[in-house]
This record gives sequence, structure tokens and C-alpha cells, in this order.
Amino acid sequence: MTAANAADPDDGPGGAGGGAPPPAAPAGGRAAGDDIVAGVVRQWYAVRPDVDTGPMEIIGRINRCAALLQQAEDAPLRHAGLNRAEFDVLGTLRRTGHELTPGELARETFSSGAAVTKRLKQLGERGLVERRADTRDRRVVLVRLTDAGRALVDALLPEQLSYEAAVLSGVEAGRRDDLARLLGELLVQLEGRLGLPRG
Amino acid sequence: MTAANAADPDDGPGGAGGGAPPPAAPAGGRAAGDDIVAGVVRQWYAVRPDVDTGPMEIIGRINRCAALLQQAEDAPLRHAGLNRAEFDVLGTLRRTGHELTPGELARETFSSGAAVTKRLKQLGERGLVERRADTRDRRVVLVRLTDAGRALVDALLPEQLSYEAAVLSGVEAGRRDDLARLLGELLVQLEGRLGLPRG
DNA sequence: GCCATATCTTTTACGAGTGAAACACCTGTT
DNA sequence: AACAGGTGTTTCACTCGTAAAAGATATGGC
Repeated sequence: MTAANAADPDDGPGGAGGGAPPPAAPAGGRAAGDDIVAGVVRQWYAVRPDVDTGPMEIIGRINRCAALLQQAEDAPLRHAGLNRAEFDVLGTLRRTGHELTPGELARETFSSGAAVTKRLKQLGERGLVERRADTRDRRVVLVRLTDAGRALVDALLPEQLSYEAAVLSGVEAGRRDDLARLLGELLVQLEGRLGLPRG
Repeated sequence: MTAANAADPDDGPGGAGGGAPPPAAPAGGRAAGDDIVAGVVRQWYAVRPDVDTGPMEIIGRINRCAALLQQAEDAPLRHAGLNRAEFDVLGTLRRTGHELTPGELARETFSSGAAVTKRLKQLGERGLVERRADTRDRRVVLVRLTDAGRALVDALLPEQLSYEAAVLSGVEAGRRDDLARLLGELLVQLEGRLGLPRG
């Protein structure tokens, strides 16, 4: 609540927060080479020029990208009857190389324990993962990939990645590296700011 | 389907697609200053060094950022009893400045018509939007903000934006601009590649 | 040894989104 | 005028995720 009210609406046009005003303005319409968010920002500037829309240019774009990607990105997975979340569980087990508990899987895949339980049930019924009780602590369940699960991940991973590579291929290689680096910086900050409550 | 299989798994280690292998490798563990995705990439490199994890560094990070943001970003909204999606509808009506149909709202907010119908029902019950039938074409419904709805958006928008600004403040200003620009480039590509089917 | 407390997993109740079907209406053709 | 086909909105059945409660087990103080 502290800094949240820092940018009052009567900040005054021109000195709005720190972001430069959007370039010119095709009357709120959309210019060639612009993405959706640029148009949105211009519309806001037309009706509320006092407000600093800077954050939208990052957060809005991340949300749009994530939405677009999630709608289409999973084509190779869907083909195998999996969704992103299920593949995420399988992939986590594969890349760590050892058994994990449902709690660890939940933390690793950013979802609730309940969601993991559901997914494990389905993946178990399909013979892709196995559960066994921990001998030391019988509250704990240990989950591992079956041979079939491992084979499926290994087959799907390159397909999925090359599909993703195709999706990204419209951006020049050097800029992809820049983008990855900057997203990494942002993610570190977000983890610190928003992820701490879990520690 | 065309270019999607371009990067075959037997691309050969060292020449994997275009991404450099992850730096050294703390045994799959996590180094200081690294984000979660960097650790994930290293784990993959340890068990499947033949695979080009480049796309993960962008898509994985975007997904993580979006997940983290969505969990916490909405603090000021939640305080007003709204969620992101509802605020998105109100904001769209506010920034365009005129009445919109449910279909237009669906396209604008990236969601299904059914979802928009539900939201409009709730927002209508709370007195934030009004529907009226189009006089020309009676299939069409026109939605507009009530005075209360407009006042709520105008009050919430600066709060929400300065909250978002605080979340982003850990990244240096110049880098935020770079990030916004690169995300814009990516978004243009994604819109072209993944958004075309709707046209 | 026993109890209070904490931790891990699963179950339950519910909210939100989606695709497909249903419904209402328009428009051009015959 | 009637009809076929198209478009816009809503309803329906379903999936998926979550928070909170329940169930099972460990652990430390007495």
C-alpha cells in the first residue's frame, strides 16, 4: 500500500511518471508495425493523458504473449493427449533425474498441491508415472516416471522445442538473446518481490 | 507444420539450433543472480545436452513472469472486488470511449464470447455496465459503462498502474524500455503467426 | 509414553473459462 | 412472401485450478 499511490492522477501531463508519451497518435487507431498493446496505450493516452502507461508496455505485453502462446504453443503436446501442465510435471521428473514428492512438484511447477494430486492421478492411470510411499516418512509420497513416461517425454521434448523455435523464428537471433536476458532480469526481480512469501 | 520440424534433435551437440550451451553448470543447481529458468535449462542440459533449449529461455520466462504477475499483480483490483478479467472489460470500455458489443469485447480481451457474457452479467448486477439492444440489428447488444463503472475505472487505473510500476521498479529504467520494445517485436510476430486464424 | 503441534497429501466445494449447441435475428434469393 | 444461410449472443456441459478442510503421520516437550 505504501508506494502504490505514488502516481496520482493529477501528476500533470508531460511529467507522467517517467514514461515518454506514446509517439504522435493515429487517433487511437493502429499503425503498421505496431502491436496490440501500442494501440491500447494510445487509446489510454487519448482519454487519460495524465496517467503513466509505462507498466502496461511490459506487463500488458507479457500477458498478451502468454495468452497467445498458451492458446497455440501446445500443438505437439495436444497431439499426444497432454496439456502444458501435465507435460510440465513429466518434464520436471525427467530433468531432475530423481523421484520427487507432490509438494516438490507443486513448487517446481508453480501450482497448488491439489492440482498436482489431480494430475498425478491422471498420469498414473495412463501409466506415465508411479507413486510409492516413502519408507522413512509415511506421509510422503515419491513420484517417478515409468519407462513409458520417460520415453514419451524424450520423444515430445524435441518436437515441442522445435515448434517453439518456429514460433519465435520471426524475431532476429540477436534480439532473442537480448529478450531472454532481459526477461531473466525481470524474473529475478519478480521472484524476489512476489515469490518471497513462500520462503 | 512446415518449418516446425526444422530443428531436428540430431542437429548435433555444439551446433544445437543456434543457442549457446548454458554457461558451465553448477551441477544442475542454481547460481546466485540466476532466475528459475536458468536452473531449469541447466538441468535439461545435464540430461539431454543434444536438445536446443533456446526457446525455453524466452517462452519459459514469459510463462513464469505471467504466472507470478497474475498471482500478485491484482492487489489493488482485488481490493475493489474485481479480478483482472473484469477490470479488462471495464478498461476496454473506458479507453475506447464508446459502446461495444460483447463480440468486440471478446476479441479485445482475448477471451471467448461465453466468458464475456458471464462477466457482463456480473458487472451488470453490480451496476458497473449497462446493456441495451441495438435498434438497427436486434441480435446485437451494446454495452456501456455506467457512471459508477466509469468512476471505478478512473479511480482504479492509477492505483493499478503505480502498483505495477512498483513491481517493475527493480529493473533499471533503460532496460525496461529495451524490454518493452523487444516484447513489442515478439508480440507483433506472435499476432501474425498465431492470431491470424481469427481473421 | 503421551499429547500438542507441525507437515504432507488428498478430498471437497466452488469459481472461471471454453467449445459446441441453441436461440434470435438479419439478408439475399427465388 | 418464404426460405436458406449467415452472424451475434447466450446457455449448457465440461475441464481445470484453487482454497480450505480433512486425514495421516512425524516430532519435540513434558
